[in-house]
Amino acid sequence: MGRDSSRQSGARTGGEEGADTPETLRLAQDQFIACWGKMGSAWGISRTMAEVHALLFITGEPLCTDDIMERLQISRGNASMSIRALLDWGVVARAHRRGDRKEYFTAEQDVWAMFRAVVRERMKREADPTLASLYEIRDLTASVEDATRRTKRAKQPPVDSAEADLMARVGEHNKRLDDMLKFFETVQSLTERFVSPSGRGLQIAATILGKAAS
Amino acid sequence: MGRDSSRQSGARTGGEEGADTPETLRLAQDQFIACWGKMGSAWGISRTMAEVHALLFITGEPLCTDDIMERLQISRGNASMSIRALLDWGVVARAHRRGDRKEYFTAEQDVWAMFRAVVRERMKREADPTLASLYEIRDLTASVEDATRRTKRAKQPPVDSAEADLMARVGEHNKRLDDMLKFFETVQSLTERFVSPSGRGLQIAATILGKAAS
DNA sequence: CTGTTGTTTCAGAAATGATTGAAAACAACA
DNA sequence: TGTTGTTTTCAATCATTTCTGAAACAACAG
Repeated sequence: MGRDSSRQSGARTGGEEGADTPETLRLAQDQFIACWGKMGSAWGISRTMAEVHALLFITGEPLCTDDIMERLQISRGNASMSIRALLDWGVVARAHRRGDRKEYFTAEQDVWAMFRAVVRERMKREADPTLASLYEIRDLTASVEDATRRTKRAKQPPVDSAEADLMARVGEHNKRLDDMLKFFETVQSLTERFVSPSGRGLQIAATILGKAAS
Repeated sequence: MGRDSSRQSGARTGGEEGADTPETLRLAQDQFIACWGKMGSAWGISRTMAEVHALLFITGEPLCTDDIMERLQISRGNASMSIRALLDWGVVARAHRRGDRKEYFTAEQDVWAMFRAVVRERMKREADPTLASLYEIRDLTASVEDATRRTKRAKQPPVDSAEADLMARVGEHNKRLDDMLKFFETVQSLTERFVSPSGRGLQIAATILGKAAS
């Protein structure tokens, strides 16, 4: 709805449907770009950055900054920033044309490689710092617990019930942190193995798991 | 730095370190909450919602709306919204105390269960709609390609080279979409199996993969 | 029924994040 | 070294999201 599909009458390209092909292709690309942009922003990636990536991916050919600006209707600054970020993420590469000073850009075409790059980058940026913080936080109360243990060994009866309660809380707190830490460690070591820059381990893992689950 | 750790002189609780324990515990909780909030917002979850969850998780005991407002210094409306969202996500549950009309809330304490709930919910909200859109987009150009094939079979020579080029583009476009689609399908079926509401499949999978990788 | 306690909603305020555009920096070349 | 075309940067602006606070609502006790 909202689009009159019987209006077109461009060059018929050998098919027998109503819309002409170049326009349909363009429409499909636009929808893909929109879809990708929406998904990106849901996952904390700027919509434009996702759209630029979508454009490069779906057209599959090298585009220059101006092409991107024009097609996405964004400013030069925005385009430049987004491209730079995509390069940093490793999902887009520079390309050059002979006799042209402009830089062109292409998106990684292997979907699994793309996925690996994204996960790798996000792990590096978010999971690793989080893990580091968790360790620090754990250190804050680790010593308290140690002290308690030492005290307990020395003289059996807890000094008073309020204090015993507090120690119990600290113990539980530490247990929760440890669980969390263990979880992150597991996830991290898994991704390090299977989302590693070189291999295509994840894809293999997916296949194995797909079979194992039946 | 930034915190004078030799200032405290509260009830010594059996340890021999400088800070008193209740304060240290509180500090550790606050840092955990901040850390969790930061990570949440990086992944497209509102910071407050993540913080509320962190608070419930790290204290481990049922808290009411006022407790949360007070501890996190947020408004009643915000607290209410965040709690509601966490309930929807299934990572927080209602609890009641006898003879108390207030509602209390507790966080899922099993980190893996928590993780499953989050992934499940996000899949439902983002991956599923994306997949649906991708199918629609694929349908746009699928018919074009079909038509081309039929034409080709009927009369061998392409009408002109521009048209042949266009058809090649459509073919590549469809290939890219199919790859994408295939990828999403794989991911979806994997998560359906291993992040399913009931089982703790992911954890098992993690163990298997951890071993398989060595 | 009415007062009390607790929860939800929602219009606007505040905060945060994205985008622009123009100037500065840069790179290639003559 | 100057010229030209291209990319990057960044303060100002704009858009979006999040948060607040007060009012509406719901559940219950007396």
